[in-house]
Amino acid sequence: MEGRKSTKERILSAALELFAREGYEAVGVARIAQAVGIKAPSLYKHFASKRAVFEAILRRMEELDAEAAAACSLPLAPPGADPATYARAAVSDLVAFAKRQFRFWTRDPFASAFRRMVTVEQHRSEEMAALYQNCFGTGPLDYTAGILGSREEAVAFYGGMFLLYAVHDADPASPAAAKLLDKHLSRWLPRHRGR
Amino acid sequence: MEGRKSTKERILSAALELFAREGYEAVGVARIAQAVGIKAPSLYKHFASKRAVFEAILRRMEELDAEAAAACSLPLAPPGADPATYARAAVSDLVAFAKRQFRFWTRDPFASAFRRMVTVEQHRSEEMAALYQNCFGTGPLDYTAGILGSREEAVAFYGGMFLLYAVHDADPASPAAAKLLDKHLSRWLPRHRGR
DNA sequence: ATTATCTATAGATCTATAGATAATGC
DNA sequence: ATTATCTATAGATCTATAGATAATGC
Repeated sequence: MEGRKSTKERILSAALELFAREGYEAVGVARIAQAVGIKAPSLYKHFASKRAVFEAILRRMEELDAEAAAACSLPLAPPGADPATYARAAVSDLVAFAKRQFRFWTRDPFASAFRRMVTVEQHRSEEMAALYQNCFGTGPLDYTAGILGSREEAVAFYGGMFLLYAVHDADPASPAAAKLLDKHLSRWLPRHRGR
Repeated sequence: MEGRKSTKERILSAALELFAREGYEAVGVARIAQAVGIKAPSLYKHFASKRAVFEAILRRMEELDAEAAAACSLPLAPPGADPATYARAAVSDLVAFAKRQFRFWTRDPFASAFRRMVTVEQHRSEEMAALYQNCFGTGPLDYTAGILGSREEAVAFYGGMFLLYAVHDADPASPAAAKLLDKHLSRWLPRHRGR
């Protein structure tokens, strides 16, 4: 009774992957249990209800995101820094940050499945709509607009990235989306000439 | 026994709106019937099964899209046209086409709900994944790349538009997304200077 | 006569619990 | 002694059908 991951962990992962594909309501606890290799009633020794599994996924993602943010996040301008110099540096940093974010939300198995789950659950409740926007919609758009100093610039910058999440999901094994993202982001690097 | 729309039409609209919010599997026929103002068994006089309602929605969207395409579509370069002149004209046409498409997929009630439904159903089957990509992912991206003559340019152009669908859905009554789209697309108009 | 609706319900499936059994930790 | 699993099953819900009743069209 111990693979590399505990049964509780395996329930979380299996449920998340199924919720991402089919949506929370469409997945029965029997399907989750089967994916883990147990019977449905055994699942209730680890979680009080199907809903509790969903909520544990949300809490787990919050933790994972906090870790990723601590390692990855882009600091704001230090008080007193030269604005012009900092703005140029900040855009280079933004490009690097965007690449890390894309990698995280496409390659980390939990984050990738979570992104797809929130995408398919976004219209089910106000809470999911807000989470979707904060993580993948107006959240990153506004953040990018703040650094680029222009909402229109941010639409082009983050819009391309947002589209490439969808392109990636059409064929997750292909590196095409990640390569296209690199080319897209290069347009905002200082060395880039013309359009 | 006739409002403005037939009961069959009202079942299609009600089902589509519910499927868009909650996903096909999560919606029971009793919910659809209730939205229409009939009891669940009466629905089976109009459709053979719940699945048949879904399939009628797909066929209806195909018809609506064919109509919209006939009225809206962007013709390809006429054989023998001057390439440079045509390319400039084509980009202006593309901007106007993009605005009409955005309007269609956000303001037409059937098209808007269909877009949200396909978004939440995209990972349920190969068929839905292909439909989603053709309508909103690689389909428009490749089409745009063909006209702009550059895949990277297309990522920025269509990416912004694709993101603004999501921004629109966060607050469908607000004109903010449509206004931001106009500004975004203006960057590709010939009169536009610099970046 | 046909069509649309209803109530009643069959049969499947889904969440969750009860209680038995096997495995693990002191 | 506690924990994780199982089988069996209660109770709710879901799709779909049967058969009765009311409304519509000839």
